[in-house]
Amino acid sequence: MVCTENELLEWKDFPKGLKVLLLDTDSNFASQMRSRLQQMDYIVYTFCNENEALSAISSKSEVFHVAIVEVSAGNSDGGFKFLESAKDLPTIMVSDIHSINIMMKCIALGAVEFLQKPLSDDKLRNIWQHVVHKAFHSGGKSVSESLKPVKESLLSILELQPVKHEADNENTNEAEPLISVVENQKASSSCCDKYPAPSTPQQKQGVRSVDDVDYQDHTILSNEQDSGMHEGDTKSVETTSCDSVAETTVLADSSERLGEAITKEEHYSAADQHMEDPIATCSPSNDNGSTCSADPNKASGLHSSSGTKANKKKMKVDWTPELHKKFVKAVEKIGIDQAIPSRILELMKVEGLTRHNIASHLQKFRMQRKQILPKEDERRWPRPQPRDPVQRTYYPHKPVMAFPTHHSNHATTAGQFYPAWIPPGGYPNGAHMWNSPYYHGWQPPETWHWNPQPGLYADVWGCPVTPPSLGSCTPYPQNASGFHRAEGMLNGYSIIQKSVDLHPAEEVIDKVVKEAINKPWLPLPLGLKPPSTESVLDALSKQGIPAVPPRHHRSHRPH
DNA sequence: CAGGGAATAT
DNA sequence: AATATTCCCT
Repeated sequence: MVCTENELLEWKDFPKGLKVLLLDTDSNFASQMRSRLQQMDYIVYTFCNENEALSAISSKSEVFHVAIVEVSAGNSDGGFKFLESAKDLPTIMVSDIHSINIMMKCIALGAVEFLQKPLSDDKLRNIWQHVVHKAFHSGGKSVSESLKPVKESLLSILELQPVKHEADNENTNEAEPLISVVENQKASSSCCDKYPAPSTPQQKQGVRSVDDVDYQDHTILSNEQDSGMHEGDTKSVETTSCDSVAETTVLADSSERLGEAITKEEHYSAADQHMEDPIATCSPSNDNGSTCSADPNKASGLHSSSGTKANKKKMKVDWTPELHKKFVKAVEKIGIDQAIPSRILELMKVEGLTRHNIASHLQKFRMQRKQILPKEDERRWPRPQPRDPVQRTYYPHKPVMAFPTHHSNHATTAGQFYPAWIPPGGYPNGAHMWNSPYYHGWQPPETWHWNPQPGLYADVWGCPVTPPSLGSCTPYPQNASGFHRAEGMLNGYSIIQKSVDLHPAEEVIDKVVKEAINKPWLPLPLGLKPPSTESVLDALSKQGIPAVPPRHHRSHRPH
């Protein structure tokens, strides 16, 4: 960065003294600009040669806050090179060329703005805004987020352009996290519409990132596009199709949709499409936007646009973390064993969602549970000697569900009790965790001890002592602790915290856990019952572990 | 027929 | 893998 947030905050008379790098091959125009900028109290450094400008910024001999680069018909390439190289410098492209292609290319390559000549004083005077923006937003992290909408709107514009009408729509229907819907692939255009839904590209990074890709070559003009697909395939969607209302936001996959849209005219779109990939690329692998998804936050947003209408076709519901949370909440309210689609639907109150959507989701949800819980139970009670047969019932009282009951103090967000359902978006890496909570991302055993909640230990304890190596099973049960942890981190709740010190027996527990881990073949005599500290200690003592083990040496189990 | 669920299809 | 659709049963 050229200018940090703090610097700006301390900068008095802010825009004054801002250092502007002016790159313009036209010396006349350059000098004119220079004087104008200087009158505005900017400090101007003029360059007529791109390379010079580049070396100036790379050498860091001077610090610039913002760059104004001219793109002319004759040297359009030049400016781009600069643009691509000066990633950290907010760069404003100026041109008298009225070409949307050029304009887009500039923006795609990272220009903060594209100004058409002639430049009014106002425009010029306001260039500082980009510096501020950059300074406050360059942090990096949120970039992807902010770009998304940008890109989206760009796409919308591109699509709509031909028509000229603005994309206002924005549905908006919901205030909350709604569902984002993705148009189904098959859908198509047949009937109405000409403009496919806009898309929501899922890109994750900043525009500048584009650099990696070499747009110069293909960028905009190339369209050709893939063509391969669509042609006839467009199958019309049944029913409704056209009308539709967009109640839910519709997100399209840029790729497909664009493709269709483009079909003929639009180079823009094509271009865009090309740009898209690189940018959006989430996974090296390729296409399929679905994979990328990711940001939980945005997910909810969905603004989308969609615009324009028309497509209601079948949309795919995107179960964002938020949406899933609602779902879980509803299920919890109803009771997992009595949860049925229609009721869940009611409780969720999410516009656009259908019973079918929920049924489908519910199916998946149940499957997850079935797969995970039983397995754990097996591990926990390898032999049929349950001290507490009553509690063996899998369903209704699975630990998962039971949790809230036993440890109401924690019971708060429903989601917390469904370990297997940590919303995908919650993971930074974007990995989907439908079923993998235990297999991946879980915390290493070493961290178990941090959990101060006595009650929570129950699961930890009860959980299979079998080490991961044994396979299949997940060594870490859906214990609330792990889950909470995850959730807590994700949502910022500090659910389980580090209040470790609260518990006197921490050491003991820690020790035992380690023991269990080291000796998986020795099942701990703990049932699932919500173990109280006493019971835990008691159990331990039966195993020969001193209630309050000396901290210096590890206890042994006589056996 | 409506709705739930599991099996399939995409 | 995640959703949507379809099929079958109550």
